[in-house]
Amino acid sequence: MCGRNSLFTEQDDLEDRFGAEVVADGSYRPRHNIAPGDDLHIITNEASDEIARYHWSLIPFWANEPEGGMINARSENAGEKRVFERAWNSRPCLVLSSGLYEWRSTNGGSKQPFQIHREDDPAFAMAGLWDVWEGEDETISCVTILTTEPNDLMNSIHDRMPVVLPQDAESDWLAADPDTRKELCQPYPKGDLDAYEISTRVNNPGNDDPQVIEPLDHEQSGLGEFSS
DNA sequence: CCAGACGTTGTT
DNA sequence: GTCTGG
DNA sequence: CCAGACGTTGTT
DNA sequence: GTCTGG
Repeated sequence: MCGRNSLFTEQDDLEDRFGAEVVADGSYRPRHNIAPGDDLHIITNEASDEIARYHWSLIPFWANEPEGGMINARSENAGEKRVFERAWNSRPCLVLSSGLYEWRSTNGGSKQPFQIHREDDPAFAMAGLWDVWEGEDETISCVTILTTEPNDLMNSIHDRMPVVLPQDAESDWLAADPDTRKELCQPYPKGDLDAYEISTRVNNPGNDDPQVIEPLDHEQSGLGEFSS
């Protein structure tokens, strides 16, 4: 699945990469630790030239209270679920990322976090769904990230992964009909994703700084002390 | 008909 | 154990 | 996703 | 809003 994200690409590079501009109230700043409940930067099908901020946790438009919400949706059946029906049918979006985080469970119960990104790409896009919840005196623009089976790289880490779109499928994802979009929800089909181990510093969402993405150094961690 | 749910993930 | 907050 | 809280009463 | 369960 995908429960933590980052977006630290320089704004100019990000805008060039997606051919879109951060909207006036997008208040873009590099982020290294974006948790559910924070804002994600996305491009919607209704404004494919804009990068906007949406609350990460989809609240169905018909909900009475803006509580709970969905941080992920299974792409295999999202179109058949009531909570996602409207968003699936008409509200696809691109969720921008410089790198996502996944945790690998180990036998001892501890978890090893990984940073996953696309080689030679300043940012990539995950498939998402957006909607707008309107209350009496509150409006929440919100988003969820679609998940699927892991590809070969991710399989060693986790049993789910977000739908990562090949770059040439990004515009199709926004423009296609629901049946065609479902076909795009595949385990990432190319070999250019890379994963590396990072410190458990990422576990605490308060640690939102470049240190989070530094590769884990086994020598410094002491594991290499005995081999020399 | 009305009432009540509507979801994912991981873990036990 | 389970929910809320980040 | 993980981290951290999880409660009441009365008093300041 | 829309489906399922009673």
